[in-house]
Amino acid sequence: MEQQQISSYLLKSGIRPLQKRVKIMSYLVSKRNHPTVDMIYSDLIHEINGLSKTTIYNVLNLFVQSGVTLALNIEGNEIRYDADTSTHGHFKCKICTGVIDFRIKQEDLPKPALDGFRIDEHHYYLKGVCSFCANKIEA
Amino acid sequence: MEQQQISSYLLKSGIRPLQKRVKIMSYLVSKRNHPTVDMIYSDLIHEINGLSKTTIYNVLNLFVQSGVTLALNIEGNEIRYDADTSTHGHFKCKICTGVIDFRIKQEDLPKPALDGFRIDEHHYYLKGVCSFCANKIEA
DNA sequence: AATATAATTTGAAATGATTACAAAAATAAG
DNA sequence: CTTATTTTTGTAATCATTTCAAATTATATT
Repeated sequence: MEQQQISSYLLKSGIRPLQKRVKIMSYLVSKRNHPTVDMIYSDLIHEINGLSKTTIYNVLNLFVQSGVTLALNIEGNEIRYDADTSTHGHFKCKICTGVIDFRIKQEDLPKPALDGFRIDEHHYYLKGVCSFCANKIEA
Repeated sequence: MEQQQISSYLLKSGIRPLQKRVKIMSYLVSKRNHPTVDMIYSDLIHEINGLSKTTIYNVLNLFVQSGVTLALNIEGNEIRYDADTSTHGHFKCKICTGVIDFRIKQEDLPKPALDGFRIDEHHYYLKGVCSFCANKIEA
């Protein structure tokens, strides 16, 4: 997706498409790597002169509040971010620490009987060992 | 469950049933409140003389590694613990911050096609507003 | 274009949860 | 009872995130 498309997407979502916001969203959309703030910082610091980590926190919090980004809490001490807000699950590998998406349909998720509850977010996480790391262990 | 039963349960799981371990497991099993370390600490400090927070971390990490307790990562900055290791989901209320269980059958969880992956843990979290808090907002 | 106003970014310090580590205490074994 | 091993403790370190005030940048108005 090009910067222009990102800009109009942000605008449509009620977010002023400032330069750094566009760059950060662009990073999330193109990399699709469920990054931590540190990962974003170390990748974008080369590209954006004088970028601050606080800015990344600010922008991501804005994105999450505006609903254009999901905050993933898979492992206790880190938040990962995902610009794909469609229904899908996440698998985290214990060995390589990578997070990958898997498709699930909204209607396939079990609907518990929670009368009178308002449900805003669904999170379905799996943890284990990915096929790549499993093969390495075998060998 | 009584201390005696807790002891033999821990023993069976390969954990020496030392006094503090039994008390902490007993707390988890009886309260079922998905506590943070702080919650456990402030509740048990009255009961166990000279209890240290580090001990709670130690014991809980042991419990998780031995598979008798689940570590829940629902919200980014806190880990909650659950001694119910059977398949079930969790709902966290944004307002009162409480976590409640809901029953789901293992076979109702969607099984993604992740060929060659070893899946160890399933986590299904919902977030929103519980019925109690929803009512208060209405009023 | 110049100025005023508002929004954003920065960086340093504060916070909060968790871990590391070495000394002290408790437990088990000889 | 003595020694070896395991567990607990408390302090300090670490790591992610937030707070906050000052500096910068963007927007609106003249």
